[in-house]
Amino acid sequence: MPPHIPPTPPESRADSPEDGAEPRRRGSRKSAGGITLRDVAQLAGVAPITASRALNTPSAVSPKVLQKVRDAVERTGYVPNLLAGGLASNKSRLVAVVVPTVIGPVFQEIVHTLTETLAAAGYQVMLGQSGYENSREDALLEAIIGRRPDGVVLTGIMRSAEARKRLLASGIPVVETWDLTPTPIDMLVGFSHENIGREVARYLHAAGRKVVAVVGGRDERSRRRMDSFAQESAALGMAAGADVAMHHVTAPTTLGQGRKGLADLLERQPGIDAIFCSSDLLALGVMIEAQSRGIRIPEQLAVVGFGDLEFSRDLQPQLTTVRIDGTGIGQRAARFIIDRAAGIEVAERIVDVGFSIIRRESA
Amino acid sequence: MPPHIPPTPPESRADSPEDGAEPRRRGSRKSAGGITLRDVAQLAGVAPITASRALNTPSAVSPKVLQKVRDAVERTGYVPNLLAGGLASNKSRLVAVVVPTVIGPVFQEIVHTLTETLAAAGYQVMLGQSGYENSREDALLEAIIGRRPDGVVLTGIMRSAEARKRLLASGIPVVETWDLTPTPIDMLVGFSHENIGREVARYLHAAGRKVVAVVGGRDERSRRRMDSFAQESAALGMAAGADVAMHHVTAPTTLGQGRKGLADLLERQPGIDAIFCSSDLLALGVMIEAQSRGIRIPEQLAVVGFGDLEFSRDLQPQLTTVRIDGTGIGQRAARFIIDRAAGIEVAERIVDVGFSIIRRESA
DNA sequence: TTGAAAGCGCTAACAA
DNA sequence: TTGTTAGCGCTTTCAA
Repeated sequence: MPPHIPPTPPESRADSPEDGAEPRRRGSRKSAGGITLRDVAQLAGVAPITASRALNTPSAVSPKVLQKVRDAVERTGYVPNLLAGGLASNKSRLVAVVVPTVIGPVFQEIVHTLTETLAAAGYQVMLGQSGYENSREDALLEAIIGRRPDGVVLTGIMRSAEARKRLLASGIPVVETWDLTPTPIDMLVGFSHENIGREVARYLHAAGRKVVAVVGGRDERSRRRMDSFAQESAALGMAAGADVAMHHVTAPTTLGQGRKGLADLLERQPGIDAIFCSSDLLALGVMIEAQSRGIRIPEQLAVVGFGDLEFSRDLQPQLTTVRIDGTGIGQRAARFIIDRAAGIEVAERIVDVGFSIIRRESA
Repeated sequence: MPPHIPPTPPESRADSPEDGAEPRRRGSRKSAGGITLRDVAQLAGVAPITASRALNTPSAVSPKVLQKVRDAVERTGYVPNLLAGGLASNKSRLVAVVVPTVIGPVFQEIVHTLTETLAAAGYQVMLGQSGYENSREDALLEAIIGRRPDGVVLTGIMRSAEARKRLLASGIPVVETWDLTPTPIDMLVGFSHENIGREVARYLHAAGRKVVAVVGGRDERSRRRMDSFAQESAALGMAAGADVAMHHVTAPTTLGQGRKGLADLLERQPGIDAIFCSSDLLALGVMIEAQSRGIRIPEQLAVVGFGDLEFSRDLQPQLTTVRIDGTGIGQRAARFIIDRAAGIEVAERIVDVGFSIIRRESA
């Protein structure tokens, strides 16, 4: 249905469908029929650019004009076409957010925060899923670059060097998150997976644990946590340190895998008294399996998770886990992009948000 | 940094920054500096429109031209500007997906499926969060309509009638999901919350339960499930049917609320032998609380969840719950929008995907 | 099958 | 403070 502008004769629209009298010029074409800035300007009795200023930089326009334009917008129900605006201004106000998958609790907090924070600043989030396995990363990249976003937030990995190079070449501001790499593409908000593994090992050692093991996802970051955990465990002289069972499950991790993980582990290495899991869901699985076998936590078995999911504090026993401040990461990342768009260059492009071990009952 | 086109003299670019000799015409402006279709066309020795056809409708050009254009794309690393394309063609290949929040497991599956399915068809997902509480729905709507998406998928609620009206007026295809309303804005893929409440009551009645209660979120849909559960319970003569404890927690629901819910319930109504929870997370909380009180499930207390989260089958005991096919909903919704964009009109705009009660150990 | 012209709806640049 | 002009990069329309 065509839009309805209350009391204004659309007589002077150059290509208004009404003037079928004149022969159509070669190459001319009809508009989609929506209300445009031009309609608003006409109704307000100003030039289009003035209407544009009234909407985008109200301070640059007289109060009188501002009022007239706002009235016209109100009456017509005009909604600016951001595609056109983006094309003309070379600012899309769109930010691409890439996660391996939106399923699973891991990246929820960051996606939520980014969407909310950016929306408050007038940006929209375009969601991309890279998948954990090798997939068409190049197709995703093409789709992203094609939209000319004002920023890209990468959570999880951009695997191919080719993809990283193209992203860099595109000139789009990039924020990598969830890791600390020495050579980021552009900006970085993350934390050290190695440090986490090390600190958890020390924590368990200080708690007097002797035989440690891990139940971990097989994605690269999980593996790095696990490797450094194993290394530090060995260095501290914890038994089977060099022999820590790497129990690789596919990402994203599940409770069921945690149950199975503990079962397998106990079969191979009955003396285990501490387990570091690569997610809280795995940890919950370990706890349930232990419970069903009559193994007492933490007396006989200490369990440490990763992620500090919202439910972890309410488990029985409460889960000791590693907390990552996803909200903080999201806010920093958003700030990076908003600042860059505003022409503000920050001195430090790498932020380490760290982590904390939340000490509860399970370890 | 300016883009680098290997061996092609950019002599004839109208506004090339190089020709600073001529005085700048009034109103002329510099391009963003990226590689455009025009550059590709020039390199391939064809007109821009021909290059455009080679990329969008390869069958409409000769194999020779196709090859030349593809070579040129390859050499330049050209990525089409979808903002410009969208403006010209009035097709944005963007779909807005609105959920109350991306936090919490409820809408993950549908967001995941939509993102993936639509990406495969060449569409990108723009994410919007409406929030559970009354919020700036109009601002969100403005942001959505401003992008001129080829479709909007609404999950959860569009509360204000004003918002619904504007969406309708915008002419954008709309798919509402997660509910069955008699008068959808446009298209609808959902299920009946009332039926779920009723069927769960019957299920528990058939299982010989006598005193039922609910632990439920306070969002509108949860309440509808709970209300019809209460009604049917009463009709079937289950004790306290008319007196079912409505235990309203704020959405999204949490495990902790489930624990507290059971605790409160037992205080008020000790004889309860069955509980219907409005989410699996609440159900898990109820189970943990029961466990910590030595209440045996299902012998003393039957528990039914909602959502069939991935972990529910691995709990101890396995959770009986209501399954909603989020993937199916996502696929149908995507299909609706893709078809509409292709001009295919479906006869039936309302799809009821139903639900199923997954019978496991807890009830 | 290819191309010339025009224009999608908006804003940058310049001028008054 | 307001307006004129041109053009963002692409695709539609029409013609050859």
